[in-house]
Amino acid sequence: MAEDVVRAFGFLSLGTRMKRIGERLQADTQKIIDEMGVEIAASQYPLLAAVDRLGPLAIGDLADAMGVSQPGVTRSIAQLVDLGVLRAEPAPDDQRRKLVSLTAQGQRLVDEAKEAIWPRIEAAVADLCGKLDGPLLDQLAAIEDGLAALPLNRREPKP
Amino acid sequence: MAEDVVRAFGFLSLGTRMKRIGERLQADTQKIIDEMGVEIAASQYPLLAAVDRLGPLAIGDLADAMGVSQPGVTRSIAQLVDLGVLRAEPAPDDQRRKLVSLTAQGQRLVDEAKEAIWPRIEAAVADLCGKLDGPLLDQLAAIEDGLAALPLNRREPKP
DNA sequence: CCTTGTTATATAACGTGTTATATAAATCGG
DNA sequence: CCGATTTATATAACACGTTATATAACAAGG
Repeated sequence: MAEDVVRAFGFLSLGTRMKRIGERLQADTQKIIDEMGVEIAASQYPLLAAVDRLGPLAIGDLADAMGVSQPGVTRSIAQLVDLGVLRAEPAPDDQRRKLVSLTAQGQRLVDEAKEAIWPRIEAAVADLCGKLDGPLLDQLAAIEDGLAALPLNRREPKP
Repeated sequence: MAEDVVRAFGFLSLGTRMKRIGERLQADTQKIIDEMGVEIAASQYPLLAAVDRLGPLAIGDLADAMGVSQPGVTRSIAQLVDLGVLRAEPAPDDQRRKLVSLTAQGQRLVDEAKEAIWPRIEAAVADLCGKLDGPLLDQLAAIEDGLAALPLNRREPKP
């Protein structure tokens, strides 16, 4: 088995490593969602959660709130509108802005997620890294080792 | 200014957040490299470093060492071969495997990076998060705040 | 009021990751 | 030693992020 060079290089490849860990967490989270029989991609939940939490708001504001670029949000919104969970209508006072809000179906989806899915995900992630402490690189190594030993979707909320 | 929902959701959106931080670190690292007048993309350095450290090795082994998929490595290798920094030749004993090694130009590039670029990057990242301790989410918040306050490429190795 | 500039969203082109599948070489069993 | 399976790489199609730029609506000055 080959040495993990990204880990070995420490701070030098921290960006690559954090991105990689983030992708693994997202992939495992997707598995949890799939197992629960929901049709929405894991990556879309933060957007739905943002709209739910911050109320109807424009695309640009949503981009700020999520820390991603405006074109990224525009594309995600378009997909979620196609799925029927979001609605985007021009603001009455400014036709340039498009106010994004949840449809009834979208609200139902978020309510279900709040009830059943998000607690499960949060518990699994907390199980993985809630007790961690110490230097960053050590914690990252613990997360990688933890995921390799037992993926997120196999970590039960109530063991 | 809108609330940062990805941060606010804590463990629930940890994957998204780590991916986002990784992307920012990579983008800042790219700026450092650009400022030093080098033509290679930041994302390619881990691959070059892996070949330099582990010696000539096959694409599949490289994928293992870097923790990414084989097709991803195959594509990166193709680009670096086009740039003239890597060479990929069939293994003498097994024509399926392609052994990847540094060209003279590639070796020169790596030697330069080791000398001038990597220490600079490592120092900047260490300046950002070398002293961190405590729970993971707190450290992530400190990294985000630190990057917002002073990007990696403005953090000098010798202050 | 009309030009000019600014702001909000949309679109295009690209980078880099993924999974699924095709192709070619090696290996194994009859 | 030939056909079937396995292994290594290549290719295709997609996801999701970026930057740069186009379009449309608003705002402000002459």
